[in-house]
Amino acid sequence: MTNSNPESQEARTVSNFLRDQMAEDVLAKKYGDAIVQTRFPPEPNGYLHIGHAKAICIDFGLADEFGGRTNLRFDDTNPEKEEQEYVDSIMTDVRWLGFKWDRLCYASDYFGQLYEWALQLVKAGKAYVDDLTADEIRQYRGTLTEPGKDSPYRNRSVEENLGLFLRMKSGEFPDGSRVLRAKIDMTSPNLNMRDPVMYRILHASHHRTGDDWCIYPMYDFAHGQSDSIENVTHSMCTLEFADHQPLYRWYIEQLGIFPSQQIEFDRLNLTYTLLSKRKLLQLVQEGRVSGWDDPRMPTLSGIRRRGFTPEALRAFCASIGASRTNGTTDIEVLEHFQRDDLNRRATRAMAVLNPLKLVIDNYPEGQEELFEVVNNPEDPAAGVRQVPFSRIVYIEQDDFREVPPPKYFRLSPGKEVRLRAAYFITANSVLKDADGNVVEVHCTYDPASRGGNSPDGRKVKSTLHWVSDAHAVSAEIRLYDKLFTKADPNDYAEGESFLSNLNPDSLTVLTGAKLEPSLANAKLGDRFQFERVGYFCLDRDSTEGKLVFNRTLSLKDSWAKIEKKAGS
RNA sequence: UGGGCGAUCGUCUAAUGGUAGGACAGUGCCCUUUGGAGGCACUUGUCUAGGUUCGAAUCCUAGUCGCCCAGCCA
Repeated sequence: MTNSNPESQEARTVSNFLRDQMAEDVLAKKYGDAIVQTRFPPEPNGYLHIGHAKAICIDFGLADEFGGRTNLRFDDTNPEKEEQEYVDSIMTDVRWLGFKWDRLCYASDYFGQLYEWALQLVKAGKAYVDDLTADEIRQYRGTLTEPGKDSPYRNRSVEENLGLFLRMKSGEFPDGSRVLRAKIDMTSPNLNMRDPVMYRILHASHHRTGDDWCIYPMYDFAHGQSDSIENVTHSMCTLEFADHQPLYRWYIEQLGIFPSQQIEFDRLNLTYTLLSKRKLLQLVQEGRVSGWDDPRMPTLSGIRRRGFTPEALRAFCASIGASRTNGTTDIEVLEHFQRDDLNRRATRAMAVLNPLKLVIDNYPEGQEELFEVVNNPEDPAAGVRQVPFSRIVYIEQDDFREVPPPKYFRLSPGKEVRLRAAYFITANSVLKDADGNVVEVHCTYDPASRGGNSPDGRKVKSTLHWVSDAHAVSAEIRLYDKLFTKADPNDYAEGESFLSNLNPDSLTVLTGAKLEPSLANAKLGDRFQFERVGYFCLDRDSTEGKLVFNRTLSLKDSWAKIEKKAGS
């Protein structure tokens, strides 16, 4: 159930086959008067990423639309990979995205019931204990094109199977020595039906059940039944599980339990983004990024630290919908929804990332003025603030060119521009260092243009942001770019790996930025638009004496586009 | 060479036998005290070949291409 967010635009929800199916089932009373019940079933073996956000929006969002409920269920049947740290982060991320689960469940809550059901199948002659090694099981399974062969242990008596399974459970056998398998069909064209393993022996401590068990159910023997136990009506999962659906149904039918329905949809893929838990883990473990919440990571914690908002993520997910087509969504779409959200909500401020000193020669020395600036032109309710001005201000190095290229509207010798909300100024001369770099620009201002107005109707082609030298606060600015240089990070040459597609310039740290004084009061979670530059948020690395801002996204920059075109 | 699933603008996604539409990206113009935002316009698509039908993206047949499956992972 979402906290539908009023200030987020009604994220045009696209029709999709999942919603259609649900509507049809509700109308046909497929489950009688029972409510729509869904679940979000992550395995706690890693951090959630943007791909999970799509699944979360589908699981929670759709149930909510039909007045149903959603459980958060940890699919924790493999104690060797799962940890409490991941459970905690997943709960944090789901809540942050704006969803509230009905019940908090764990597959491990059902270990007792699952064991009873395994016993039931053994007694019915539908399951048997196999002594084959893992290697032998693989050989007996056959291949994609050849049928498998029956295990020599397949026809053990019910009594023998019962005895053996009991002893498996009581810990008499070492890991890997035996498994419990369903007796289905070794010649099935669907490999999942070739006597799938139901239980394996694992003398491992489980993050919740400790050492209570030394046998653990496989995904296939746990997921459908867990859905059934929770009366899940629509069990949405990704496409790669489609081949498992016959088995999902087989267990439910053999056991005669609530018939949950599995429905598959396409996984999210994004350009320039890796969404594989294994590879993300590798990036973290090898120190290629600073951690799971590195702002360049596609994890929800990384995205959050970067400054992305749950509202934007939800709008993005609503817009991409769901289908059964494998595709790759342009990262631009995500960025569009984030800019759209931030444009409407972010407080504006002026910050100069790469300062260039601008001296206003005819402005009285020692004089100060306060100019009133709107906090957000998109939102009058955001009010205004006072920004101090004085004789020496900083402007962006990019905003001055001694020799302006064509179509360059910013400051250059002899040109007049507006300092936002302050005055019109005209550049006169420059000071250079020994290397010939411009280090100081001298200009004159027009007192009649106070407030940035043009009393005589005179136009300037450009408005620059600025920060008063005497009042500036310093900050570290972290500029993030794509983590990978290729749209498909997995497109690498022979003998290389996805690591060779890592973008060496994905992080640029600026230490000399000058900010308007109001930014000294920024709090964690505040979001700003640094005018003409981009969207920024305070990073948690900030300390009392040191501000650190993350760039969430740059603003769309049509000058950069002109420059690029001219250059190519 | 088995089985499952899929194929609609560059990308993602609608149209459920009846005008192929939207979003992102792109291009041009307008507007602008953010070269931001906004507005207007434009461009581009039903995998192929047959068939059914008054009418097909949709139904049928045959191809082609793509993804997934041979963990005691999920």
